[in-house]
Amino acid sequence: MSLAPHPTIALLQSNSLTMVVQQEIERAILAGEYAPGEKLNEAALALRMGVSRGPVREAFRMLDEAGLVRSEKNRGVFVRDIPLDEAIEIYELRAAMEELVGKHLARHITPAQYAEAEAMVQAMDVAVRAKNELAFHQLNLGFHDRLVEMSGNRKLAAIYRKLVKELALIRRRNLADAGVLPLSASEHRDILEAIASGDPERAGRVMFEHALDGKQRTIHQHENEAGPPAA
Amino acid sequence: MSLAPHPTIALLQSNSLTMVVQQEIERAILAGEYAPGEKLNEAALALRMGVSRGPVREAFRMLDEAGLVRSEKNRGVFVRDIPLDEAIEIYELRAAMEELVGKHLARHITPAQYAEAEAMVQAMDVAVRAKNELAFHQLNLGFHDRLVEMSGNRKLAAIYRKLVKELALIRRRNLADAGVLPLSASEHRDILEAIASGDPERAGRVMFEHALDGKQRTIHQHENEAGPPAA
DNA sequence: TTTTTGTAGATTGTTGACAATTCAAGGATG
DNA sequence: CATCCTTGAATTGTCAACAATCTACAAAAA
Repeated sequence: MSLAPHPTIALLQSNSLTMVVQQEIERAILAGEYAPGEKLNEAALALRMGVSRGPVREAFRMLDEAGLVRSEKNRGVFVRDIPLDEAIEIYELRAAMEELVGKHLARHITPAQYAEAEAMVQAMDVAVRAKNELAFHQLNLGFHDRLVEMSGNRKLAAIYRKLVKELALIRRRNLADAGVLPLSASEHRDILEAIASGDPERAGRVMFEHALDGKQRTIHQHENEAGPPAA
Repeated sequence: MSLAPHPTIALLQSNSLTMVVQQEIERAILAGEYAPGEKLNEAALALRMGVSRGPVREAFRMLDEAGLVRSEKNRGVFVRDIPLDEAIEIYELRAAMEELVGKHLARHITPAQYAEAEAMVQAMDVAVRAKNELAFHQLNLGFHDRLVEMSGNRKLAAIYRKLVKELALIRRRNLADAGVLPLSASEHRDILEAIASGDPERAGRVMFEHALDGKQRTIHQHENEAGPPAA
């Protein structure tokens, strides 16, 4: 008998319907299939997924607590539309967390971990040269996620991922211009260098600054959207 | 017509039953009425609160996402019993957040805010002299919560509060010995001084170190619980 | 004795129905 | 013409019943 059950069985052991529904709705939201502010209809979702409204409601409560939707009594749940000031706060908090990660990695990264990170940066270089924005985006997320994971603090990693999910609600159109890709890629090499230097302050600073890039892009994007309408 | 509705009305406008149930269960857990690891019975809770199982289940999903309970399919939900290694991770993360807060306050605290913090420290001194541990504990929580709130980053404050709630699951017996009260109180004065000095590094360091006290207490407590059984 | 098997009771998972509320459209009223 | 009701459909909130699963205990087999 195997200690680790068959993967399919393990899947079915996770909290059946509610979990499946929760993950599916979350996926759809993060994929942009529902726009921020859009209303999610209980009955419609239940019908589409072939379940009753109970599990859908339970999934809603989870997504609410996770900050991906907001519910109003007797009115329904809506995909969260994160206001600019909150987005800025999230970006700054994420930057502080990445600074922490940088400090840690400068001291404690292992050769194997460093090699892994280096491989990811090289993969991003390939994506840049191929002008493949989507691939770069995915690799970029994976790179930072992995670095955070390497910090060894699982609670930090868990919260970091929650923040990234919330930011996904705004960041979708941020990287529309491929012009920033080479810059971002070179910054990743700077991060590796700073970590390799073993200087915690430097590694922390580099990661902090890099993390704030997204904040600046969001602010500029917001200005460009809010300004022109006067024309 | 008043812009801010009557508090009672505002309460009823929040997601009725599910919210009430969620808050009541959370209160009970944080108050220690349910021990970590203890099973929460759906039907029993529903009966005790005079509602059906639906709202209780929805509340369970919220508490699960918040990290206060854990659910096992077809087995029920249990008050989370946070393992030592995770507790340490939470303490370290909280410390990093408080360091961030200290850095910010050293630069940006207003005279009014400083006066408010000072008043809270003085209230704690009173509690120490009166050897009122419970009052000190409450004031201590309020002091740190307020400082975090003063950082201006609401997302940071929200996550900080979640971490504090999780820690409440372990910290309950931590401050059993009143001997540490005077020490803790003097550290609070150090924090104020460091903030007043306007030196971000110093203020951050002082708050960081102070925040790690709880971690050390938890580790020692764990050693004392795990060691003796051999006798 | 130890292990296995098989029930009976309790508990959770899921569903469909009913009650309460909101929303939009149409009509009455000034 | 604008504003205020009224009314009915659509949607959410809540509940109670049924189905599936687990748990504990007793009987049977090794």
